[in-house]
Amino acid sequence: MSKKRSSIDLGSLQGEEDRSAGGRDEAIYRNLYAAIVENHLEPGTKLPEDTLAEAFGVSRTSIRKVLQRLAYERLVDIRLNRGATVAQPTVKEARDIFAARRIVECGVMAQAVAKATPAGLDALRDIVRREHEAEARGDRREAIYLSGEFHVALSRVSENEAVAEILAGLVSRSSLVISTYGSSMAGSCRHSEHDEVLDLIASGDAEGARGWMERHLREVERSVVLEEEEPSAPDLKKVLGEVARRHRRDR
Amino acid sequence: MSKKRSSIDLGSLQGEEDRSAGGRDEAIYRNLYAAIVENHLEPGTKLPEDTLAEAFGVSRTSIRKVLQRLAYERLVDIRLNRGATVAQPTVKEARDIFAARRIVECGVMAQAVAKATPAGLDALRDIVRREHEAEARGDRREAIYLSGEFHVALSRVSENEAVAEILAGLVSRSSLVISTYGSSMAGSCRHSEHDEVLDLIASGDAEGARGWMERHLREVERSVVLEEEEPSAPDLKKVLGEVARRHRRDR
DNA sequence: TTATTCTATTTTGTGTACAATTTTCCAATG
DNA sequence: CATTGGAAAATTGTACACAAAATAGAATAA
Repeated sequence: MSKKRSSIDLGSLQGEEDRSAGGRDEAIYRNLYAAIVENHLEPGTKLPEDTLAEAFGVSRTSIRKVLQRLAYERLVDIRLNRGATVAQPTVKEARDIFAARRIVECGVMAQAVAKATPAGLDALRDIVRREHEAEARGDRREAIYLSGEFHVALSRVSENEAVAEILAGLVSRSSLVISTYGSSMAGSCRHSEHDEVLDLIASGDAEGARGWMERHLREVERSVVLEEEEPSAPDLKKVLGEVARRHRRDR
Repeated sequence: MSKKRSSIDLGSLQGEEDRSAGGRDEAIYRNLYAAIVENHLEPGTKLPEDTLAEAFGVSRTSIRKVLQRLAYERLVDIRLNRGATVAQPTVKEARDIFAARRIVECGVMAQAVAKATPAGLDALRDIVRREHEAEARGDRREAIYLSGEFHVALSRVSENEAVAEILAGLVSRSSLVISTYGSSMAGSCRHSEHDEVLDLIASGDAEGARGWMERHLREVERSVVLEEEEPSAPDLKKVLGEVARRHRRDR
């Protein structure tokens, strides 16, 4: 369980021609973002600037910018003079994130029901369909990704950009939580009845949709965060060191 | 009304010795953040890197980092190769921000009531007291600032860091909205009955507190965003078309 | 062997230089 | 006189260099 978290390697991150307008960083950001959120980079993994700069073929300047942004989004952790690592949400953070999602996603339901259109709901059903396909073929990663996409897309039908951005941030952090605490089979394993809420919305049942979302999010949280942190490995040495020092002094 | 928005000047931003631990940027960030949120820098003001670098006595490197962060928080707007300006929220953005605040602040009330302690409520009452003092002495800026502080502090009693951060972001953007659209007397002019919600919380009336917050935020929004955008420049052609038509008819 | 200190290496923080792009200004032109 | 064109200036984007800090490793002492 206590795998050695060495630096990254992936040479496969290279791709992505510089897109027409603007930011060459943007492509790098997207790559790193995806790598973190899709759990290609384990939480705790060091992200040295030099390594990334070389991997993406740019200077450290651009990498720093990307890392700063990811740090603002709480997907990486930057400590002074110690560089960046893939963030490891604590249990408290995980609970806060899910509580925040309940507030935002339930709160947005009224507007979502009010603004929902048949075309918009069809787009959502399409996401659910792809989600089922991914599950059927056992592609867990894609299923988790699409599950997140569904929640964000659902929030977007309320046509409130501010809320959609907030939720996108919370969902990406949720992915990190799942990476950190989710057991291999849990996470999305039986909670993908996303169809149900679409039916509730289509029938105009705002209160029902809100209730569904509340239960759904509690269920997801329960299936993921159950295990409390084990402050075992990192502190063991320190504890033993303390004991030894005291022993030496006291003997 | 259409003031020329030239660059900034303030030499007074210099201060703030580098604090003990970490980031020399942090002080610069705080200064700029305060300058924007407290409306010392009008929305739309250009923020050239060289000027800021000189003003704060650092190189552009540090300034860029700070500007990136403020851009992420939507307080400044960075366009490719065009530099940064103080953000100018659109009317749509303003409405979205207030709608988001209603969702978050109302949604957080249940937990706030559940976790409220006498000591915590006293701290909030202290903010309200200072708020009243500022109003009494006519210090509008301080009153607006403290009003925002109150909302953020209130959200903090729920002990959910994720929510508190989200709300802090929304509140700072609200300040920008007030700077952009608020008439000189509106904004905080008679809505500072923040005591009321504290009484509701103290009495354990979660639903009452939620309802109060809903009404309060609608009232604040109504008093600020009333005036629709004047699409002056971009629609110049359309305006000229109107003028030409009238001219042709009137000659 | 185990723990500690000192040194070498690695990694980050920050300033500077140069290239690329935008903006400004002025002259030429219709 | 307004408009277009283009050169000059200003401003941003990116790479690189050097200083400061942390980490790793080896030698030493217990």
